[in-house]
Amino acid sequence: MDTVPAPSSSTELLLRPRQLRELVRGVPWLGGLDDEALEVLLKDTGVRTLASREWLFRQDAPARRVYIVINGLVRLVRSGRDGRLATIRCVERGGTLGELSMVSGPGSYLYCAEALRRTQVLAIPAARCREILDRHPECRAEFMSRLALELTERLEDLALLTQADAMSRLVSYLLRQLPVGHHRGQQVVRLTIPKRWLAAQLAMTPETLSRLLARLREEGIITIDRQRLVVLDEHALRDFLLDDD
Amino acid sequence: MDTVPAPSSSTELLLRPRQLRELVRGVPWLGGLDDEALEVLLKDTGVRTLASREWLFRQDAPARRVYIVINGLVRLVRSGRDGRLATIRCVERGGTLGELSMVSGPGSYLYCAEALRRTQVLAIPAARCREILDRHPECRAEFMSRLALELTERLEDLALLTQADAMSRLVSYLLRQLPVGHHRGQQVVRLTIPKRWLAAQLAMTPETLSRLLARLREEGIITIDRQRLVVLDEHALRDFLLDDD
DNA sequence: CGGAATCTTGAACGATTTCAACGGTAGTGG
DNA sequence: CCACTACCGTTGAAATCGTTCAAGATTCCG
Repeated sequence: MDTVPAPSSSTELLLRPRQLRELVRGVPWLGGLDDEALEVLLKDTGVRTLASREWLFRQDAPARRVYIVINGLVRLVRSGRDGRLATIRCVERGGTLGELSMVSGPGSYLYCAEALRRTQVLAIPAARCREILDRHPECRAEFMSRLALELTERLEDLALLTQADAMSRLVSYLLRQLPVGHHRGQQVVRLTIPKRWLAAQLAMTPETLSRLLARLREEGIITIDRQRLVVLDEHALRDFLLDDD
Repeated sequence: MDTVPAPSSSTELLLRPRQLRELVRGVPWLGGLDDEALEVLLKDTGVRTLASREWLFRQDAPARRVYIVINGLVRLVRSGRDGRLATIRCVERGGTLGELSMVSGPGSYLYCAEALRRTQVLAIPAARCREILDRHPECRAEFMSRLALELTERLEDLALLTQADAMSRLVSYLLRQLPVGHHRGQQVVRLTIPKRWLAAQLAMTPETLSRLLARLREEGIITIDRQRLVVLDEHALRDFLLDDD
């Protein structure tokens, strides 16, 4: 199923064993493996290449693999019981997909994964991951931290989406993207995902997002160039949040 | 700190050892304990009584205890980094509070817990819970399921809140409350939480919620009596959902 | 049972969506 | 390498939806 792809000039470079090892090492809950275990793990992996808008896996499907993004961009989408869709977040190089299925009872994916552009992922059999979590307590601990982080981020999202007005949601999002140790000067936010999907994530239309960003720009609070957004005045930005209890 | 309360006519009944045992047994990830372990656990527990609007614990505080609700009602609130609040859910008798801290790195609460009326909770030292999870694999497995469920529900909430219009959010909520095996006839939904807080959870004002429910009632799709809401026509309800991609 | 809080309903305002059209960008294929 | 095309992002104007403010009815808790 996941075979080693034909060596093309553009992909070959990214698929060298050494780079794959680095990639896996970069995953916190896999980084603690000794060299031997890592080699064993890598033997069972394969690379899968996705076209833009292709689905990697579907929500509720049996989770047979866990993925690490090699390059490209994947968005995670939750479809509600009634068929409504919600963009949860996007994953870039080094991020993992489907690892939450390790904890879900029957081992099914908790969301859909869709490539937003040409994307390559490293596929690891889920059974291998389970073995690792069983046998390596330090990996398990890291994985639990990962779970807590995920849960915390989703709770943050909820706090964000509960905001009544669109500007508050946008500002909350921007403030969340800022580095923790907030320096006085300019702070850069990389808009990793297309604005269209960011708008969906913030529960507004692309038009509204565009207008709100324009307004912040006109007031001299931010500047935007492509995917590079610079916050010039964090304090002024914070003033756009409304109060309630 | 958590001492056995003075026996008053209203509380005494609820605090009999036998009933406490039943309560703990009802928690899935504690129910698997043998009698002996359960008795040991109960020895370390205490009951805490909260007045209405009193805080049981605050988000990010070190989690020293896990709680089981004996009676009353507690709402879980997440406060965003910017100070905004979001009602996550409410917990009734038999539900647990703060158990998610078992998985968060430093062991801090992931949200605030506030009593919505006079409420009593059983307090269990977090260290005891950790021991149980370490020593009893079957409890650990149940706890993992609990985690997955929590995560899934939060994702459902996100899918719900991403909906643009208020009616869709309300309908999604109602559909989610319906029993899974959907019978043709009438289906009852118990509105456990005050409408005011339900409105907050659905990211709308109480006035809007009231109007939307009135509209559904006028159209003969639901009936409401106190906390008892009956869905007369599930299909018609579903038609209120808007479509998007 | 009494008081406080919640729930309901009305009207006006404000915010966001919708529809439509345009400029720009990126990716494709010649 | 450049032109072409399709999609994304932006901007404008009108309509709709939801909020706000205010007052009354009801319910719930102690």
